[in-house]
Amino acid sequence: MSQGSAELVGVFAALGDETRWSILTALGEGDASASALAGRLPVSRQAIAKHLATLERVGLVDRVRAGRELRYRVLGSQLTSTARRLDRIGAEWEARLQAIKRIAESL
Amino acid sequence: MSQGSAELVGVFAALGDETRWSILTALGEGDASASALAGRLPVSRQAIAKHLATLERVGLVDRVRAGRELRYRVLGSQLTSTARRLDRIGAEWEARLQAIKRIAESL
DNA sequence: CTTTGATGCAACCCCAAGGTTGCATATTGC
DNA sequence: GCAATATGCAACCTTGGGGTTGCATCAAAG
Repeated sequence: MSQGSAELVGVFAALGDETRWSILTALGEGDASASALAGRLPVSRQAIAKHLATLERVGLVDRVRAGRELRYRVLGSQLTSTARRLDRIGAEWEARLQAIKRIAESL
Repeated sequence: MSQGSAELVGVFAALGDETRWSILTALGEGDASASALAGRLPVSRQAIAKHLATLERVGLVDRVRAGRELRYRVLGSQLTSTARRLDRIGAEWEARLQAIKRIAESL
C-alpha cells in the first residue's frame, strides 16, 4: 500500500513550495481546472499546470475529465498517510532521545 | 507554541532532499559532528554543514558544543508536531471529499 | 464547419540550491 | 608554543526548478 522512502521524499519536496500550497488550498475549496486556478492565483496557467503535474506525480492530487476541461481534486488521503509515516519516524527518534536522556541522568 | 504556515512549508522543503534524509538517519544512530558525518556520507564536510544549517533553521536538528566539536542531534519532536499538523490538514480535505461523495450519491 | 475556450508542448530566462575547493580561524593535546 | 583536528567563511561552478511567452491542438457550442 504505502510507497518507498524515495516517494516519501518526493512528497515532501512537492509540499515544500508556497505556490503549490496555495494551489492545494484553492483546490480545497472545491475542485477546479488549471485555467480556473490561473484566474485566482497570481501565476500563469502553464506554471500551475506544471505544479499540478508534480502534485499528481506524488499522488497529492487527482485529475478527471469534465467536458473539455480537466478538473483537479485534492487527495487528503495521501496527506494523512504521509503524516502517519512522518509521525512514526519522529516517534522513534524521540524515543531514542528520551532513552539517552535517562541514561545521562542515571550517571 | 507551533509556528506559522510559512515555517511549515520550510520544514517540508528541508525534508524534500535525499541528502538531508541520509544525514538525519545517520544522526538517528547517534549524535555526530559535521566532520564525523562527512566521513560516513559521500559528500564534503562543507556540504553537510550547509545541510545541517538548514535543518537547524527549521528546528529539525539541535547543536551542542562538545570540546572542540559541534555535535548535532535530531529533534524528533519537530517531526511529530509537523506530522500532527499535516494529519489535521489531510483529514479536513478528506472530510470534504467524503461530504461531496455523499451529496453526489444522494442525487 | 467555424469559432471559442481549454489543454499540450517547447523554447527560453533567471535564480536559488546543492556541491566543490581553498584558506582562515579556533581549540585541544602534547 | 606547536602540531593537529574541527569549524567558519568565501568564491565559484552547475543544475534544476519556477516562471514566462508563443504557438499548436483539441473538443464543445453555435
